[in-house]
Amino acid sequence: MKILPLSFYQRGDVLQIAKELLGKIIITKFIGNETSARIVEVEAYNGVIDKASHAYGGRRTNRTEIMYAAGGLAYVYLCYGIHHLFNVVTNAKEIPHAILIRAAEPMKGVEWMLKRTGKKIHDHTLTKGPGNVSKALGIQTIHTGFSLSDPALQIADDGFAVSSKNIISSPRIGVNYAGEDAKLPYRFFIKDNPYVSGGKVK
DNA sequence: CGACCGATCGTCT
DNA sequence: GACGATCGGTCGA
Repeated sequence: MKILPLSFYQRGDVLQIAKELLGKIIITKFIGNETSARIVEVEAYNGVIDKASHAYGGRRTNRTEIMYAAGGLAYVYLCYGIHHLFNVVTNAKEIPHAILIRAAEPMKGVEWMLKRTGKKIHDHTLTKGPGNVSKALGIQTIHTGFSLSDPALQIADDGFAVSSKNIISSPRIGVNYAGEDAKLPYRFFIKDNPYVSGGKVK
């Protein structure tokens, strides 16, 4: 088990980093408990030229400021007033790339995940979809700006390898407002994994 | 099944 | 004052 160094996130190719994140493990240690889950689905947001990105056109606000920091930080924001969506900031300072973690497969601390989500049983919906991943792992907007070198929130490599033929790409979900950019194949997921979210947008 | 709808609030206009 | 990088429940076929 090896914690990914900040240099992993600070490289330039957000699509490459997104693919490499598949199979890695998110570990959270908040208020004394540990939960972890293997990433099975991600989406890349390609900075200022990507209409689907919060930083499109160099847009810069209090909320999105964190995206302009050097890679390796968490960017968590509230969606629809209810869901906390967990992103990883990548690339160098002033280049606002980010990767949204959309689904994961529970490993440690399933009891905690059930408690946090209010679910009774562990099934494939526990960490399916970005809102559920954050909820199960206890990640909230207050964790925005946390460094992924912080012991409380890290991503690790346990040697699990995903072969390229098991990585599927598709358009991103829920970004119809992005026009042509909504069609870009910036979503990546592990083939046949039951935790991968379906998506309800045509 | 699929379509629809309500929840709920920070952020930006 | 409008609107989301969503989810889960309900309703009807």
